[in-house]
Amino acid sequence: MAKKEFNVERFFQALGDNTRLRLLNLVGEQEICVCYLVEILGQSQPKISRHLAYLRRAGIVAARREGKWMHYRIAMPPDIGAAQVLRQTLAWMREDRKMQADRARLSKACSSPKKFAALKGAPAPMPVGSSGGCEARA
Amino acid sequence: MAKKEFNVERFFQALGDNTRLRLLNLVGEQEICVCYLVEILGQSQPKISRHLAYLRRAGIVAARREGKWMHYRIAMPPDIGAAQVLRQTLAWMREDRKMQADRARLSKACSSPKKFAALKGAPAPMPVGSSGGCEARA
DNA sequence: AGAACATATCGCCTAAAACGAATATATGCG
DNA sequence: CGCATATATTCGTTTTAGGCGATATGTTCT
Repeated sequence: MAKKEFNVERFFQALGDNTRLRLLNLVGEQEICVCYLVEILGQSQPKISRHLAYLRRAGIVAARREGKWMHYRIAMPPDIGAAQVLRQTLAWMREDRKMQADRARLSKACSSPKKFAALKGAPAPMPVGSSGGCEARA
Repeated sequence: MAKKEFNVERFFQALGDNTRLRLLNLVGEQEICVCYLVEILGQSQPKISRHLAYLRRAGIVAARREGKWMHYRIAMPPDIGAAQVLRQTLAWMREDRKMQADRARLSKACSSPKKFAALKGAPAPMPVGSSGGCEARA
């Protein structure tokens, strides 16, 4: 039952996959519902879920259930060095073309949900700890 | 023949192995001969060599031949984000207990080579670009 | 309870990683 | 040249990752 202590190898391995980096990039500063991630990345739900589980096991994201929806957010590792590396990595992703494109698509999905049938009743992403929603600065 | 462009996945995967992190930690600011790495980590030469090759392919270290010895050093990736993450990671390793112990053993090997038969004629590590050798501040 | 939905997990399969042992390559020496 | 040294690569094997489709779990609605 004991909570595993932080594992450096697992941490870096978690970052060593493009789908997972894209997920982290999309989660960003917000708490976001799985269905958005599936929709924006256009990949199968089980695949997204498996990668989220991987990130969870690595201690990089945390999940919260709300009704039938699961919300994911970045979880800064307790290890201060890891946290620094993670922050740096997120900043790096913010500069990347393709990552920017992903975030732009997320913004669009938030502002015009009509185009995304799959997101009918889904709760919009919202900045962690706040009450507003769906960052528009992609 | 074209040199591969920088690969983010490969970069993080390269960091996702404890032996490779220990190697990076030992290489640190210096240019260091493989035989030291083998001796300090106490692992088989082929294993060390394979991991160094992995780091080379990931663009994280570079090698230089000098006679029969190969000297490895950190190679900052051309990608600025990767370079930042790498620097941060090295700083992180510097704070780690076990990594400090590795460096301490390297220092000892440098100052009293008599205890390390395997390093008889081997060239000592030296700070990149300089002429002195074998950092003593472990 | 049963249907509908969101998400997670399981099998099965292929590919890649990692290890030890053996072998290959490169350099230097007598 | 022939041997020793330093390092790299290959082989065979076991472990692990990652994809896919199917299925299981948890939640809400009726």
